Amino acid sequence: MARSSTAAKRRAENGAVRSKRESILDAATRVFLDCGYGDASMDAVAREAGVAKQTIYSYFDGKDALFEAIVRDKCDQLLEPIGMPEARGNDPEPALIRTARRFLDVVLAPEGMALFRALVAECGRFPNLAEAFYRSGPLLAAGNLADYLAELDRKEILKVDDPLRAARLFFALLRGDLYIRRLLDLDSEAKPADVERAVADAVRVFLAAHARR
Amino acid sequence: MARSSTAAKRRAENGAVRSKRESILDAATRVFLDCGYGDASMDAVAREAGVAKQTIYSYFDGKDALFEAIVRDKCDQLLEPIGMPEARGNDPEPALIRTARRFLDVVLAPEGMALFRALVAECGRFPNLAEAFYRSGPLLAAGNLADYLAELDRKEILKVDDPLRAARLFFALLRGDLYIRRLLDLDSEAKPADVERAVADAVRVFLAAHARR
DNA sequence: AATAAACTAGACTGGACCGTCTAGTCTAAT
DNA sequence: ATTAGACTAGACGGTCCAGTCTAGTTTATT
Repeated sequence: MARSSTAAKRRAENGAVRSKRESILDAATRVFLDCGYGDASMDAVAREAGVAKQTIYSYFDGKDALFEAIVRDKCDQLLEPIGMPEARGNDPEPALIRTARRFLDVVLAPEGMALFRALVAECGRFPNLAEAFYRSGPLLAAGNLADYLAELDRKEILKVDDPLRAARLFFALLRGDLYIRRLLDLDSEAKPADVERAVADAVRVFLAAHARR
Repeated sequence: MARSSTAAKRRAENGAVRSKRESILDAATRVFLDCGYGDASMDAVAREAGVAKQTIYSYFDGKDALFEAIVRDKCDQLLEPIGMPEARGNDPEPALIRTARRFLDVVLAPEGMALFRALVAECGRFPNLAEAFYRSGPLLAAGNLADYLAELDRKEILKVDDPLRAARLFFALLRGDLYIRRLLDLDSEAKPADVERAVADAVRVFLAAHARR
């Protein structure tokens, strides 16, 4: 089993070849997220990757499959840091602020934005990709926060009747004006000060709405 | 001046010809919003409008200009109903509910969604369109609501330190899970019950955050 | 050294599509 | 009836691109 003459198995045990596959993925990510699916050309990906076009087709079934691969890749990679809020102590504010900041850092960053724009643009052509993104992004993040909010409610620190709905409202608060302007590419980057203000506003409103009293 | 031999002037005073221009715009709206800019073809627009392709080019300079025309049209048409909240009495809740409902009705409707998706997809190619949309949509709506909130603050009904920021947060609250799912086309239509719940949640949280006490 | 597989560079096919052009038809004003 | 301009149907040139194919080169294994 250690030795084998098939290309597929050798490819699997050969680091150099995998790095070729990865350089294709990297180049494709750049090209697709820069130009969008429609305006990205396979020739451009090949050029960018420093690889012959045929090589791309030996690793991926076609343009669709390559797009799917890079989107799923970036989903895992980008959305992973939006994890569980690490709660320390009884004051929920710092944990919420950290959660909000991590969320906006990912979502407003050029790569996160480009990914989301591509998904919105192509959700008709790739409905399964949109679904996968939703599950590993918004749904997961809201679920994690909901668990934390439920705990805060049990400890009678906050009043949260419906943790999942509350968590979704928290993230909704973060998709404010800054978010819309970035989505429409009216600002090329979000200023840290604006991000901090968005975080502070969202946390303030959220805590006011769920204060125990 | 009433009579004239130039085509342009006759076109202006001739209802039949204007209806031809409008049928082109209608068809183009359907095709562009269905397929997106890239996948929409001028032949498809011509077919849909029941018009020769050349006729389109006699009314519009090209594909770009036609797209711009239909986007600006739909912006004016869709965003107009998101006007000033008509306040009656001293209780802000009904006015906020009406404002929220009108906003979501427009934004979640198939046409509003398709327009926004097209803008997000093409904001790189048509930055001026994205800007125009932002001004006549989110910016205007937030400005109108901000005026109303400032008034509520003056009357000491609510506590609103920064009306514009508060208004933006209000609309942000409305762009919740429902909005994301519609944006990614995971739901083909928003159920009225879900819309009502989103409205109620947003208004409840907003009022809790700005209660006078 | 021999051999097989991976890879490269680039030509090529087939198709889509924008914008133009041609030739002919319809409409309405003179 | 004549004439000018609007319109139609469809062909056409030019461009771009996905995916395939060919011929030759590199790489690594035996």
